Amino acid sequence: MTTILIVDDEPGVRDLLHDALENADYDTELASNGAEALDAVRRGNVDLCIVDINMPVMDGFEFLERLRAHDTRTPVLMLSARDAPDDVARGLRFGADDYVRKPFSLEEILLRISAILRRSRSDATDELVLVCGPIEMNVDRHEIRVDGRDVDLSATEFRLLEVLLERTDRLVTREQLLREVWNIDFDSETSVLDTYISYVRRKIHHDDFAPITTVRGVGFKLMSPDTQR
Amino acid sequence: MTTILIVDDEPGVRDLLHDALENADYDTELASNGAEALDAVRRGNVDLCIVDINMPVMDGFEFLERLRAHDTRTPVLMLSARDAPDDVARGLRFGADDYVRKPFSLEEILLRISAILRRSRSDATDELVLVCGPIEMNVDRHEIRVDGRDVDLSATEFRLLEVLLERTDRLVTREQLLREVWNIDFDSETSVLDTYISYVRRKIHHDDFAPITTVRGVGFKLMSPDTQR
DNA sequence: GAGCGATGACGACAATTCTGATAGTCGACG
DNA sequence: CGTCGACTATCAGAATTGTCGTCATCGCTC
Repeated sequence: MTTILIVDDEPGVRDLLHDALENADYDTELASNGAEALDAVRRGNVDLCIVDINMPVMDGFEFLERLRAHDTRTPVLMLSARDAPDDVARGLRFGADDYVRKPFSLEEILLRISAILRRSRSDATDELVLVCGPIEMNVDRHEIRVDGRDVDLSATEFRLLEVLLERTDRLVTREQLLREVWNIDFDSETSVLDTYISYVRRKIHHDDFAPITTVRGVGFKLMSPDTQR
Repeated sequence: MTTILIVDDEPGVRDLLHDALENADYDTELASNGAEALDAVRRGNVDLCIVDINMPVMDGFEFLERLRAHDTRTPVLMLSARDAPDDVARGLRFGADDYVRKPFSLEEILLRISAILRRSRSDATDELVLVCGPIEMNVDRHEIRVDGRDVDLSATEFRLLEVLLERTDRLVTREQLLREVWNIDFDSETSVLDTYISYVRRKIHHDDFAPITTVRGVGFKLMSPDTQR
């Protein structure tokens, strides 16, 4: 059985998470502040912590720092309020495993939890990363790097590239792409796909690396460098 | 058992619809042009026709016109290419029961089909219409009128008003609205709800009709004219 | 009833998504 | 090899969605 520790000072959020996680068949423990949370982890038997950054007295970062002083193993998922890239960076530097920005849905948080647990179970840090030449897509973290540089894709752009990456070097038809990215099942004259192909190319192509090739009349294909010639 | 006649000249679309409908437990008949389709309906046993407007020889309108000359009962769902408000008007005038604009998803077309069948089964033309004073929302057709005038709401605006209408004169909490419209399950400081309340008010309120009232600290309430005072 | 803190309304703006138009490119065919 | 038509790339712009900041308003306390 997997036990998840919920650390948040707001009772509403705590209860919601509690119910949701119990419903999803996790055991839960609750803590309303950092001190309680540290105690709970020390008592052992916690497989993952969900920690709100914004808490009075001991905030999420302080908790994380103190926890990591003794325990570098237990995974931690941070709940960050709003848009705070600094917070994110700071959290990851201190050893958080992932962060979720508010507002978020049940579905999203459950996905993140199972991704973290999957990683931590299979020992090391094997995240789901799709690679094609200089492109690395970390699906769990929703991050992309090309030649080691972070690239910013919108949700739709990301999804499109993800589908192409999953079928590297194989043809993906227009129909498949429309279905998997836009949930459009029927033929139509929409040009939204072409537009997004263009957006993605602009963001990841450069000089001698242009892996998204057109297969006229059929679809597109993401070519790995080996195949390119 | 319900039998649906699919009329489209493109084999691809035809097959997709065929598979989808069989999967959803409908019987299907296929026709690749208007003449075949008229034959099939005359043979009896067709409960609903799905007809593409764009067909060579006899197009969707011509088919509809000829069908309606003898048969005013069998419901017809038109597939319209792209944005053609004229087509829509023309189709409905000729006695189409609904139209779906390309591109569309399986889910959407199945929803439309069951809506039409529900209506046609329960005899008359009882569509799902939510009313509150001068507001009429036709959920099936995704149309709204206020004081008899069509009002244009975006998808999110529509959904928000729909949720309020479903609970007319009852309080709907911020949490319920965030969950049902945005699929956000957790507390947060987002102000997206307030922004959209503002958008909807701007579109449907006027002089002496301002039914969306604020319940401070809790949520909103759509008040019917009787209750307003 | 004045002051205050919390809450809501809404304008301004940024990002994203999608449409429609236009220009370019490919490949088939003569 | 040139032409034509179909298909694709890309741009500009509209619509939609969501964020942030500011100001107004509510209801409470003194």
